[in-house]
Amino acid sequence: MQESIFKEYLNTKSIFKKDREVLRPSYIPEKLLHRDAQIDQIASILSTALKGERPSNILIFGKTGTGKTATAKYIGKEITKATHDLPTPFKDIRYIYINCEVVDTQYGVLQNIGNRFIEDFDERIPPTGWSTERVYNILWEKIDNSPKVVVVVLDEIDRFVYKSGDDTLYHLTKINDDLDNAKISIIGISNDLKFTELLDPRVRSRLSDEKIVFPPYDADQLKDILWQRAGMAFEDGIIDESVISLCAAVEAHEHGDARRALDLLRVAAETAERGRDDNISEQHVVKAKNKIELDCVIEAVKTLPIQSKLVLLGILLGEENGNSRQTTGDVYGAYKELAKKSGTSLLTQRRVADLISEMDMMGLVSARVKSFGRGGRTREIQLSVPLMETKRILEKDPSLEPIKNHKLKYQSTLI
DNA sequence: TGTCCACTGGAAGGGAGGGCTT
DNA sequence: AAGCCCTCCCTTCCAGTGGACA
Repeated sequence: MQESIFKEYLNTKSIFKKDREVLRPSYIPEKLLHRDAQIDQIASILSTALKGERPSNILIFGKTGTGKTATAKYIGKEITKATHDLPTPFKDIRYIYINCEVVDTQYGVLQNIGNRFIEDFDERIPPTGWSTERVYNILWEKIDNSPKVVVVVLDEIDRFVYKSGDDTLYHLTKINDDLDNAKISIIGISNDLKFTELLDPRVRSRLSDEKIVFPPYDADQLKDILWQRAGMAFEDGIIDESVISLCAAVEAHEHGDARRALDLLRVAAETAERGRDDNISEQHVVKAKNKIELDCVIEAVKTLPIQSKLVLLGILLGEENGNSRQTTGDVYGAYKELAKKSGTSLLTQRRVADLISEMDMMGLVSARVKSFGRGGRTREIQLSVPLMETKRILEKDPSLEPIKNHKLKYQSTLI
């Protein structure tokens, strides 16, 4: 009988204890390190809910990986635990977490909240089709049918506001005026302090009753966090302090981002495991760092829509032609050539300029607005990802088959 | 100092697509 | 089937702009 192709991997000793999930950023540990002050602050604000009163709305600010989401989820767990011991009239506290990166439309947010109060599957609000007003009315009716306090956490609320405006927030912050039994309070989480400028002044003042800032972790704090998780994830002696320190130092230096530090540690461990090494070394961390960076690029490029891929390929071929600083006009010229040859519909320059901005935001290209005096004002665009690897990924897309190995005829006006 | 270039970036609106209601 | 509603992707239009140049 043929041996399983997985056999040799099944027999190797794992450097992980049974559960490697503890190294995922989504894992919420029993104790969150270095966030006591913030947790206390939020808990003291939310404690009013346990008395059946409406807590103040809260806005939480902090860069990515500073523990905002983890803290919000942790608080959710704790508050649910606390309600078990409460007398009946105060028992009904609903803590609803919504990630606005996933649910980013007015309709979506209202539908999501509403469906938490509808048990019968057939009565649920459909993902599309109803007017927003109708969704709002159902939501309002279902929430208000018994006394309760509802805490709605809107994670990445800035994305939601940028994309869909502040109408929903206006309604949600105002809904308490219409409710007889229930009370709603909102916790907004954002990594962007500026988004409140977009809000209607009434919404802004209602929403930011309380503001809490999450500072980035420093190297020592990251080290503590990594040690905590490493202790849960690995057998003794697999990892030593210098490796943890390196992971912490690398990320503290760049962003103070715990999520990335944990990813780095996990990938380093997986690299060691795949290499059948008995422990995790500093070299594994270096390898992991490179792998994570490349994986991010590959994933981002692969999932780009076809038109963006053409624009990116245009920039890439322009650079291959020796034009390392291209203008929007250059890129559009190259794009037109590629779109025609590949048989794709042709977008306007205005739209292509937006696609370039999107790729700038994603970090695939860097685009700075620069004035060339009489030469006009435009963006200067450069590729920020490795040229050859990116080209290879783009060429794998079957719809770009007709322009594989294409040599650009378009010449920049500046050369 | 005013002109002028090549856009930028905001706004409005159209149309396709998905889905519900009557 | 016709009529709605919402979202997404895109076009069209246009005022605004930084800075080299005459």
